[in-house]
Amino acid sequence: MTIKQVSEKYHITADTLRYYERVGMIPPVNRSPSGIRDYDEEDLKWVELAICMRKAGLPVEAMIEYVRLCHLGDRTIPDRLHLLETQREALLEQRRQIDKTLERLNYKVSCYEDAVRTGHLNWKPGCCKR
Amino acid sequence: MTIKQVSEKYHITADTLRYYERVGMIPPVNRSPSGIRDYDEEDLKWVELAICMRKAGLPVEAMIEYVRLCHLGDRTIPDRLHLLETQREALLEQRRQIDKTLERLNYKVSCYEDAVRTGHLNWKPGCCKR
DNA sequence: GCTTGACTTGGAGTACACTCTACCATTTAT
DNA sequence: ATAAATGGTAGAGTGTACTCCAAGTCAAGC
Repeated sequence: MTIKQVSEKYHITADTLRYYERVGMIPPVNRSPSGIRDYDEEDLKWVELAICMRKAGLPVEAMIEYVRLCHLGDRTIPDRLHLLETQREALLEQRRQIDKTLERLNYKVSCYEDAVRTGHLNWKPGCCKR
Repeated sequence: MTIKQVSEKYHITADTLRYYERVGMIPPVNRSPSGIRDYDEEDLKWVELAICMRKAGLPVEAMIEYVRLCHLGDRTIPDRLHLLETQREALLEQRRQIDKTLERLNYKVSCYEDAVRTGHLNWKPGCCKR
């Protein structure tokens, strides 16, 4: 699969795919004899993983480290487990924060919905009013 | 309340507080006659809101626009509602992505937990293996 | 055989959100 | 009264994650 096809499949630019490989966020991709990238199934799995992690906001650095540890073989399994658990904690924390903000946003939206009907904002008493 | 007290209260640097004010992410803060910031209740509410939004990953730009609209008075209420709904959608989408990634991470962690016990990785058949 | 479009690398540039520095004024503690 | 701490502004610098550009190579269609 060419870089163009991969970029279309995952809605990501070819530049970003090359960047991910260059920094080590995915292992080196298969090449044709003339040096042109030819992504195989394995490469695509890595690309998919990288995109998934990045979309959730996990740092590029973490993926680089994970790929590095995978390359070092089975003796790095405990380290990889630790890395994955750390990243999971970070995501859980991030989700807690998002939920807090969503609660706030929901409250504000409901106040503003009232306001567009009545013509003026009317924060319920004792609320934060912002 | 001085900038130092506010920074300690919210675990944020004084630099960041000045930055938020400078770019308009919070309205201008109360000042003493000599020009030193003296945050009142209202200012603190804005700071709190700004921190909440940023922690969830919402863009600074969105807060700036919200503050700008608030300053323009009640006729911007529909615009503010629209802005808040847009940001809420963004957060819901972000949470969906986090949940997807958490599922993946949970699966991987369980495989790695098995691996540290058995000494080798054993991906369940048909899974993504990355 | 030649044009056209896609691919390569290396390196520079950009966007975002801070973060730090220099330098001067003010406030607080001794 | 003075030293130390805190505050102020303007502007430069940083880290992260891309994103773009130049200059050259490669592959497919006419």
